[in-house]
Amino acid sequence: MDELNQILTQRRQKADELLAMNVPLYGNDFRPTDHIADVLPHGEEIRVGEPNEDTFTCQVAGRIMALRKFGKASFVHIQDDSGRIQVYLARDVVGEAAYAQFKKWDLGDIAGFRGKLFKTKTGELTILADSITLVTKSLRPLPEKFHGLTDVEIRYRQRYVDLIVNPQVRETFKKRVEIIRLLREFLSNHGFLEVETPMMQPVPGGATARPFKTYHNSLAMDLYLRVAPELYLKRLLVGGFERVFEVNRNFRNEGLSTRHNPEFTMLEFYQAYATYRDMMDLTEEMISWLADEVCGSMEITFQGQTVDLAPPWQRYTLEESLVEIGNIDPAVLADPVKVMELTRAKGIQLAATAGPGKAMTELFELLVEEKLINPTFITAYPTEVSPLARRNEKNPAVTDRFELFITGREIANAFSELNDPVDQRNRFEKQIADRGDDEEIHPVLDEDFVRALEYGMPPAAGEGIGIDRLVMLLTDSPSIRDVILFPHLKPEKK
RNA sequence: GGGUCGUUAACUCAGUCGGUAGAGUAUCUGCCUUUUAAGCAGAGAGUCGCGCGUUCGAGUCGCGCACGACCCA
Repeated sequence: MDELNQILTQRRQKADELLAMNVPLYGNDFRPTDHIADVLPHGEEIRVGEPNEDTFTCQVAGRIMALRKFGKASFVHIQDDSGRIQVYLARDVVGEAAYAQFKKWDLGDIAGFRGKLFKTKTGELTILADSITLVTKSLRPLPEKFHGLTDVEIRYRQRYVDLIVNPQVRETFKKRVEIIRLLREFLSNHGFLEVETPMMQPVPGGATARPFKTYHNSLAMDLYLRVAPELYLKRLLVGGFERVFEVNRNFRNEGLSTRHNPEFTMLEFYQAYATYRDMMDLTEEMISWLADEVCGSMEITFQGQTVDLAPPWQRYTLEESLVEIGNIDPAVLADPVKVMELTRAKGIQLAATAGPGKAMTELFELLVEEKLINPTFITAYPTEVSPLARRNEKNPAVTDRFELFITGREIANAFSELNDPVDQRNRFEKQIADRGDDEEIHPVLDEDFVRALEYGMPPAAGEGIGIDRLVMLLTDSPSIRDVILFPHLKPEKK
């Protein structure tokens, strides 16, 4: 327990004094009949002055966010889930006993009020309280009223305090909920079925990432938290579901940054008899519609930059983007040896197993990615870096795949799915051979997935969208921690 | 993993050359029935992130550690 400092001690004393006055500290009898946001419209017709018999009476509950006590009257601002309103308490109206009780209330207490609306002489809509009820006593002080809470460590560790005092944080998370709801609505309206697949997987797959490992006691087996749902969703295509999606958590045992949290939310959707080109069209339609619904416009601002999400979006192959935006000589790109040389000349270190395809994606990350502010599809990724994607029929060195970039960040990754079980097995085996020295990634071939493909998976396209990054974009949030309610931090020291 | 910066009252922050720890808000007491960053008068409140060192003396200088932020890999 905390050492009780002066403020905490005083609050507990006041709580004891209220108990001595027979005031319950944590009663559950008060029933608000109105939300503050629903009360506010009733004020439009009210003129400055005292209420009369016909004036609207309301009953609200909320947390006391501002408190201005006079001798025999007080002003209070309360906040509920919907908004904030001022309440006026006069001793002559609520009575001596209630006012004496009120004097023991603090900033941060939750209280209920009943009364008629009126407007003060400064014109602020106010509830003239005729009945007051302490609902929940608060034993800890709220942060300072003017500067608020800015210490990011406390904001993330004690998000509940952040949510109480920073209204824009509440708005961000309401938007997040709305974004996910709208994505579900969009996909559902397009015939996609929402499914749930294992988060604990015996063989982690679907992405190149270090998994978290856990252990099942009864089964006496290792399990891994999924890094992607991909291989299970494709099993469902084999099973005959033609359009499926899942929006849920993935886990990657890697570093933390303003763009990476160990657990993050991913939307993946798969459509049979479609190609990555269909996915581009669908993505354009979905995200531009989403922005319009959530932000009221397809033109949004992110960290001072204007981003235009109105379709159609720019489309480049990876090589085109390196030439057009990265200013690389096309003759260099045509020669694998020169590509490798250029990459090393740029100071990029390549693994021994890396080929020109890997080199080109490294060059892209260095020279192009951050320049893609407006939405841009990059297509034709090398087969070398796309173990699950279908090869292009005309050029088997590249795949029918795209990544979507907005504000210099990867937002989506999609491809026409590989459904040739023999090719799939070969690519898995190559991938495992290349990574054999990295025990942490624990490469194991998912035999059951290959077996599923052997039954025959219809040609399909699939896509993953990082929901946290999408929410960052649409809420103008610079850090992923601003869009995750409880981001991971190192443990608080004792 | 590396670099830079930060950590002082519940919150937001000052703290000079190394010499008794400061302000505003919040809290407490008194006055105050239309305030809104209410006001006036007074008061209390600190393991200066943790540890070691240098020094007569460390919030301040040095080293190490913890946590956080930003940048880099």
